[in-house]
Amino acid sequence: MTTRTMPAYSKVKAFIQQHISRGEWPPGHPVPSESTLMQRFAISRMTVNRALRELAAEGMVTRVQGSGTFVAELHRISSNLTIRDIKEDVIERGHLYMARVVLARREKARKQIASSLGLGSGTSVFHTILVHHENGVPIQYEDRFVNPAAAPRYLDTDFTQTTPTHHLLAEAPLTEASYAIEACLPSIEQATLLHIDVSEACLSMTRRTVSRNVVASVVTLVYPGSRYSFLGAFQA
Amino acid sequence: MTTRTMPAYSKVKAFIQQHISRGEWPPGHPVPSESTLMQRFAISRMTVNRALRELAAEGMVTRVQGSGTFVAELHRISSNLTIRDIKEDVIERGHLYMARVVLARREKARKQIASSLGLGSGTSVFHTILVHHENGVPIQYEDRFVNPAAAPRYLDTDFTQTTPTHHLLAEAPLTEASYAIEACLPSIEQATLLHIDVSEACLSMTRRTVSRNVVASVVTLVYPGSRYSFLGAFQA
DNA sequence: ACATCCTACTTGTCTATACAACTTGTGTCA
DNA sequence: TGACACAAGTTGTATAGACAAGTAGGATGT
Repeated sequence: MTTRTMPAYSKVKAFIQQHISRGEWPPGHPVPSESTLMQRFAISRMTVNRALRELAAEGMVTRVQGSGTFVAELHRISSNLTIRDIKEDVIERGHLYMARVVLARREKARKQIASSLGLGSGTSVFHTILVHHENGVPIQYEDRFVNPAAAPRYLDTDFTQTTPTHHLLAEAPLTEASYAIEACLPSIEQATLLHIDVSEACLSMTRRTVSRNVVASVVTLVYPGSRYSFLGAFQA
Repeated sequence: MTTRTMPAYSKVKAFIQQHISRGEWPPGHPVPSESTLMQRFAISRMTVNRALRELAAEGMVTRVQGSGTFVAELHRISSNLTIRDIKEDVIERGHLYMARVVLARREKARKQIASSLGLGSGTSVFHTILVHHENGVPIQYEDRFVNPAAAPRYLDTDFTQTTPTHHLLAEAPLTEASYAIEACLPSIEQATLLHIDVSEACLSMTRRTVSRNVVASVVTLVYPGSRYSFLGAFQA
């Protein structure tokens, strides 16, 4: 172990995490109190407090004022489901990126879209449809509606160069987002653009992003099931 | 704002987050130093330090010793993709949970499964197949292989009462996990058990969990596309 | 021009103490 | 028996001070 230069709060964290990961302290089991750890490690309470506070923030333990600290029931997983730019993704893999712009215009929002964006029905919004390619193979169909109030210069972007995600991240700082991942069969248009059969299962992610208390964008991403999967990993 | 009883460190965090989320401080912009904030809020350095340290842990800012604190380049989103127990999920929604055990036995691992579990080919492993129901409707097909070394009493469980997830979380503390989410069409067996058509798109999640440096379990979950979606939200 | 040193400023860690707020069990009183 | 008060233990927050460690820029000397 690298205990040589490890700070004290870090040693306490490691000590507790070891007991948990070895199964010696099962979920619900009490963790020694701050004063106990204080004496055991011969350090001040503030230092112990920091260790336990960080473990609580990481979801390893639960703290109850007046009662004590306990091993968390379910180890939370903070899978960094980052909102990534697909262009960067592709380039990181060392592959060739290309985007095809199917549609990019201003249009009157249908009722459902308008309400998703928190706007009145019939308001003018930006609508883009792109297909993203990796090494010439279509991998993502992107159907996006953007609130002009959040990103007024959206349509000035050359979408073959700058992805909508990139423009929006720079223009409208992200404060909140929600998503839904579903399985579906593609529409005929989608199947054609993605070069797949209409009977091939697809992953679909619908995402709503909020910036400065305003819904900035609602997007539906469709991935061919045979060419894409969401991967992730977490470590406790 | 609920500034009335809000602790000091929390006020500092809110102050900084506001500037960021309103776009006044773009990514890379310097955040006031600890001593500046100390004076501005008339609080001690340790309190300011806590605020900035927490913001750094949350991915909002980047801190460089000797240099300063800066608004983070990419606002990380940590969607808490928790490993949840489906039974608790269903009960939380106030619905009736039921599990059907299709298979629960010890068997020799096929080559691919064995290597996923980090075992030699032909080793004896536990294999269970369940179908989870919500209000009598099948919502999840679970095909799981368990490493006997990680959870020796796995097969003693009554799976109509205790879910595999629950048993494993208690028995083999989770230290690491990875997953892949894909879209697929169900096999005939899966379609039959889930009461869906073989042409209905399904979500499939394959997950490998590691406990105490040993692969504990490899599971494939199949959800009918029409009845399930992964939902999530993140807040910066 | 270049390398070096030094200084001011920044963050990282830690201490000893204090008070507030909450929980839990115990004992007292009606 | 039940309601209530109290005390001990726990976590939550905050302070003032200290030293360590890293960075950046300016001054200095060659």
